[in-house]
Amino acid sequence: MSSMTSGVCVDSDLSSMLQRSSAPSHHHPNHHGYGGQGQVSGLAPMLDYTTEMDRYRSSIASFYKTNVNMNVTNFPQSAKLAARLAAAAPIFPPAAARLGAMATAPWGCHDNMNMNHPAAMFWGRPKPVATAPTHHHHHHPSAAPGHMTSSHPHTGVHQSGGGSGGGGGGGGSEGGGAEKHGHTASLPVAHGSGHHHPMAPSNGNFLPGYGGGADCGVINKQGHAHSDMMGLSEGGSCNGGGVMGGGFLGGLGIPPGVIVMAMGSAGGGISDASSAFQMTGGQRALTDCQQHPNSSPCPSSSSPSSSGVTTGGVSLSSSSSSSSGTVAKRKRKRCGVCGPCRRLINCGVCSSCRNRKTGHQICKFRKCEELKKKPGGAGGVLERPPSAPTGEAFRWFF
DNA sequence: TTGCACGTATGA
DNA sequence: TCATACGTGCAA
Ligand SMILES: [Zn+2]
Ligand SMILES: [Zn+2]
Repeated sequence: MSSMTSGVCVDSDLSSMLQRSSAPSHHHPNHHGYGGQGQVSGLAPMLDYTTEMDRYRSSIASFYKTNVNMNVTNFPQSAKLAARLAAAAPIFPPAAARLGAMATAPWGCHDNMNMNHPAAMFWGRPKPVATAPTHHHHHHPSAAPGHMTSSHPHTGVHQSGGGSGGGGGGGGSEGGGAEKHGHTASLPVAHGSGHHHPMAPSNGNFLPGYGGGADCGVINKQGHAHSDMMGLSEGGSCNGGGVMGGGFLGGLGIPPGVIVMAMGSAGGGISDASSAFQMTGGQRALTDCQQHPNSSPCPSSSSPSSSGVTTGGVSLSSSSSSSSGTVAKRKRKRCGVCGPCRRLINCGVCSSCRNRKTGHQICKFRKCEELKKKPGGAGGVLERPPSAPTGEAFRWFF
C-alpha cells in the first residue's frame, strides 16, 4: 500500500515532468532545482535533451505506471549517502542536501541498464560540468522484470572452496561505491530532483517507512524477483552494468560527473530499517570507494595505489604476489565496476547482511562478480564481467 | 548448491 | 583496535 501511495505522487509529478519535457524550451527542467550553481550552462550545448527526452518520455510514462514507487523510499540508507556526499560533495552541495542523492538520469536508462536497479549507482567524473540535469525520470519498465540474468545473487556466490588464495589486491575495504570517506568528496552527486519522488524528503532522509516488509526482496510489487531490484542484473543489458558506456556520454549526454542512483522499490520496505539497505560502512563510513583505487570510480582516489591490481582482480598484484611466486593469499579485492560492486547499499535482508556478524560476508547483492568466480578464473583467463570492462569501464570517465 | 561460521587480511 | 569483507570448511 504504501508503495501505492508514493506512486500517486509520482504520477502527478511525472505528468508535469513529461509536459515539461515536451516543451522544447525547457530541456532541463531540473536546472531550476539547482539554481545557483550555474554549472549547467556549459552543458547545454552538448546535450540535446529535448530529443532524448522525447524518446524517453514514452518510456518513462510507462515506467511509472508500472513501477511507481521505485525510489528512495526503499533506501533509507541513501539518505546517509546523500548526506555524506553532501558533506563532502564538492560539486553539488545543494543537491546532496536535498535529495537523497538519487538522481536519475534519463539517459542511460532507456536501455535498461542497471539503472533499473535500485541501488545502482553510477558515477561519473566529477567534472564541473556536471550539474546538469537532474532529470527525473528513470528507466523504463522493461528493465525491471525480467532481465535479471543469471546474476542472481545466489548464483554463485561464493564457491566453497573456490579460491584458494587468490591474490588480490589488497583490498580491504569494501564498501561500495561511495563509501570510503575519501572519495566521497569526489563523487559528484547526482542529486536529483528528488522531488518527483514522493518519498524523497527534502531533508534527504528517506527513512520513511520502511517497515514494510519486503524481505529480501522477494518480490516487489511488480512481482519481480528481488534480485532485480537489487540491481544485480548488471550484466544483462547494455553496458553492463551501470557504467554507462559510450552511449551515455556520447549519445545521451549525461553530464559527466553525475551519479545516478536508481532505486527500485524494495517492496514496501524492509523489515528493519536499520539494516535495510544500509550503506556499507555503517560506522566508518562506507568503506571504500569501490575499492579500487585504480579504476577509481571514485575520483578522490585518484591516487591509485597502483598496486598493480588490474581491475577485476585480474592481474592482481604484481607486486606482492609475484614476489612470492606463489600467489599470495592476498585477499582479492572487488573489481569495483561490476554491478554488485557498484551497489552502494546493503540490502539488509540477505543472509549475508543478516548474518554479517558471524558470516562476515558482504551483502550478496554487492558481492563482486569477480570474486564470485574462482581466483583462477574460470577459463583461466581473467574474466571480466561482461558488462563491466574493468578498467576500461571507466575509460569513458576520462 | 547454498548457507553459515570462523579465521584472517586489510584499511582506517 | 575495530569494522569490513575475503577465503575457506562444514553442514544442511
Ligand atoms: Zn544483503
Ligand atoms: Zn565487482
